[in-house]
Amino acid sequence: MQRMNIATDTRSRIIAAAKPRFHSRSYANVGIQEICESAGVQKGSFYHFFPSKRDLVMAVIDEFADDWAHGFVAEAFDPALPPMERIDYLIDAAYFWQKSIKEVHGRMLGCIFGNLTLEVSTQDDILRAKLLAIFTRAKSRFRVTLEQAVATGIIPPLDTALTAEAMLAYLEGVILLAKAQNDPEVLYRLGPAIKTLRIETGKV
Amino acid sequence: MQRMNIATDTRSRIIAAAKPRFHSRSYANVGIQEICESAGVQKGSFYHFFPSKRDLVMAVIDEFADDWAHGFVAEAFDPALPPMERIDYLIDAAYFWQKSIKEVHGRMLGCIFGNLTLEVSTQDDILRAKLLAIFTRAKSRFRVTLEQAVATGIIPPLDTALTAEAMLAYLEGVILLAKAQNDPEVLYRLGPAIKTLRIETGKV
DNA sequence: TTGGTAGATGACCGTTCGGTCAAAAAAATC
DNA sequence: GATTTTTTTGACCGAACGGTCATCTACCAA
Repeated sequence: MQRMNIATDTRSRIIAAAKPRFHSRSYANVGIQEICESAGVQKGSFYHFFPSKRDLVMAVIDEFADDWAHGFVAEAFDPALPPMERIDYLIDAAYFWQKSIKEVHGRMLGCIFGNLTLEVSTQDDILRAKLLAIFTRAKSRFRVTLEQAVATGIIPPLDTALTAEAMLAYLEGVILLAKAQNDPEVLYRLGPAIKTLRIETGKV
Repeated sequence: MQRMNIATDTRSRIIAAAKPRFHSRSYANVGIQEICESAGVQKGSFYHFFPSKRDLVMAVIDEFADDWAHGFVAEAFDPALPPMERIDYLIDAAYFWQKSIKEVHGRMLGCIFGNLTLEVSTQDDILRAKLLAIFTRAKSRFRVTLEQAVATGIIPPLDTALTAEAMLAYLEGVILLAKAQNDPEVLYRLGPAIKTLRIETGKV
């Protein structure tokens, strides 16, 4: 809203320090002290910007979501692409992203939204709601794509909402298995099968 | 091996106390102290049976794997059932299990193997290997089923190994999304679509 | 009867956890 | 220039963390 020049720079540095840590480890395993040291910030200063650790991770979730929305996802769900190619593109993007992370980091880190969901969603309903909102948005990206594919006759009619949800689930599951093997190639092998998923409409 | 009567009872009590806690929360969030109190065991006694927390969670993983192998999974992958019905059965079993957990516990806890995988597999390669072995066994259950389905002509030929892996991924992904929504009905809605997954053979 | 050993006890270790707070410094407002 | 607000500092809190250890108890076999 107001100043924004160097004032909130501290806040940004905290988030920047937290992002890779939450992504590569876990919520519980990353401490505020470590984040503060890495960001060159005092603990009292941290709590001036974030009421709690949960608020920090929520900000981190938002930033990751923005990164995706303006990066891979924006490219993948480009309306100029034929609908089904967008899904190919998304799988490709996920694969190359995880692969590059592994090359740099030595490990496949997977999807931070999936990671956090399985770690905290039984313990913190507010975080669960936050993560659910991310998934809901992702689902609607798939749904819109499927609707266009059906409308243009590229694929036979199906329940776009349910199939979209199934595709999102499959993507998360593939990333999970890839992480278990610490091998992004799993994404390459299994990813394309996402387009074979189908849930028919009108099962009364 | 030797006595086994009441001697190792302490060990069993520790595992019994740990199981629901690791399942319903997370690895990092469950402390040894809490487990000891719940099991009525002294800390020094704990470390007499388990060299470390990691060894405890490995024992817990083994017990969960045994529970599954002798429970739902044994029923689902009954050779007497037609191959594709086994998969239906498994999905059903997963649904009813999660549903009953939610009714008792108030929350969907999901799959402990998936939970632990996303939490610890970047931090502990030994645990990751342990979990990977569980997934590998599950995958081969699917593969054998698919092989029989193909052999008996119930379904058209496909790459059984890859499709099996895809199905396992899908199952884990569906459970993840269900946990994000704290709603086992997601399993009911999305589960059956697992049979639509197909990866063709011989993509050279 | 004497060791040996498996098991249980409970105090103790250093470290880290998330979070608080009063005071000082810096910046913005009047 | 005075005042108010934002930001920073660093010490501090109690609790919990995973893990250790010397000691004691029970039971076994020789």
